[in-house]
Amino acid sequence: MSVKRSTKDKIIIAAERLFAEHGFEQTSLRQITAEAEVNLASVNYHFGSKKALIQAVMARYLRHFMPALQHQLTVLDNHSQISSLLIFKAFREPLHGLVVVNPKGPDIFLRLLGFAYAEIQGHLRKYTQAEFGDVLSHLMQLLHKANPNLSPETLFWRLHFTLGATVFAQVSGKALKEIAESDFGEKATTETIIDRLIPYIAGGLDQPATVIAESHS
Amino acid sequence: MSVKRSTKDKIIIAAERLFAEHGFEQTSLRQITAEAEVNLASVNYHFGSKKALIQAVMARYLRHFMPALQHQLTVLDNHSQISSLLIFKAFREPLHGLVVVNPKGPDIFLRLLGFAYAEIQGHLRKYTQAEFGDVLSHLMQLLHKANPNLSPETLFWRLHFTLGATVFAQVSGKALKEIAESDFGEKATTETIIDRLIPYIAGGLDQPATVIAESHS
DNA sequence: AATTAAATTAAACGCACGTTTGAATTTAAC
DNA sequence: GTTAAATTCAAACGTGCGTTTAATTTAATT
Repeated sequence: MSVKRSTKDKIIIAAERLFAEHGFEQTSLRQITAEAEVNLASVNYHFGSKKALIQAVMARYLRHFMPALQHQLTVLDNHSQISSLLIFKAFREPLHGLVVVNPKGPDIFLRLLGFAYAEIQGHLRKYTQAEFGDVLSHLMQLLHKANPNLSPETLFWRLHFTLGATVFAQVSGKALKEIAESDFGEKATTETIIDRLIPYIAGGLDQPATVIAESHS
Repeated sequence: MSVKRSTKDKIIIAAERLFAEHGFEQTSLRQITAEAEVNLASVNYHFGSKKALIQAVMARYLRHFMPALQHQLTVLDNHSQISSLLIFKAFREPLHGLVVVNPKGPDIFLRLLGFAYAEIQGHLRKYTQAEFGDVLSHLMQLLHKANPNLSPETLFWRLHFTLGATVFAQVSGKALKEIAESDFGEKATTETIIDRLIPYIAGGLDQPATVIAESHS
């Protein structure tokens, strides 16, 4: 029943699995083409370079995720009562929607994002910023509406702390899941981690502004 | 006035600067020995391997930091009223104390830690866990005392979210500092970022436990 | 001063990587 | 059925890496 896949598709599928498991730099084209059962040179033939392959893998998810998130944020525009919790919860639907790309799409996408940020691959960061910067500023604006008492600087930093907690949880996710299961018998999945994460980041973001820079000792 | 440094010291000093700037894997022994103005082979002669050099660089900071942190946590044991905020504030003194190793010690140490976790270098993680695991469980125990209402699982996850936010803030720190300065005219330093971070992570940690795993749409 | 140990050096080794080449093969167009 | 384009393939290229070797220089010991 399964249709014969094109070489290009076989490469994309193998690449996203290996990238999500080991990261971009740690995954070689030789591993990818071996898993995909295609010739080594076909990556450069079909994509031009490894860089371009990475972007193609990311783009397949971003194409679905970003418009869906944009839509959710627009829905929130009409809410009179807004909170950080609501804003972060708005991420769940677009994330879960990635199952149409791949049953494990939400997992894979978050891990890919994590590696994309962890490895300082400048070209990728520039790509996402250029392509989807308007969604991010929309998010920033909503967070400001939810916390009008916080200064833009405070919001800026807290948003990046949030990003860090999220990204890190996903990259370390596999190891942490194993620890959690052996220590607590808790079978954690990507989505239950997200459910744990959302109150945490919302709580951090909603903290009252504090006086900073006290002196030491 | 400056004393003639040994080859071993020259390597350590060059290595920690380059590791902190670009990460462990991204820094080659050739870069290190070029900056240190020593022969390439001297790394393997004095340290045995690159792995061992990385551990030596980390150990120089951990030797100072961990006992100082242990001391701060012991002080907190005698507090009747405890909070996550207090616990996280206890990190500031030991961190600042790293100036005795290097004037930029606090900066460098946090960035090194960040890369150590970002790059999944298993041997380093195992090393720190084996060497300083007791400090970590002490920390966990205090956090439980500060939040007796939270389950160990919740505490576990939130502590790792905290780690993620901290680590990420440091690794991305350089880029974020530049953005913050150009956007807000804010001259951020490692210590002001820490001051911003502490209320955030304490706020996330102190959130009330919530029901998880609602269904989607 | 002679001997031994420690440290430094230039050079090379073996390996894995992304990429390129050019011929062989398959697919599609006419 | 022939031709032309697209694709696949095995092989090699050039580069940078961590590490090792063996000779030489420096320092310490007797």
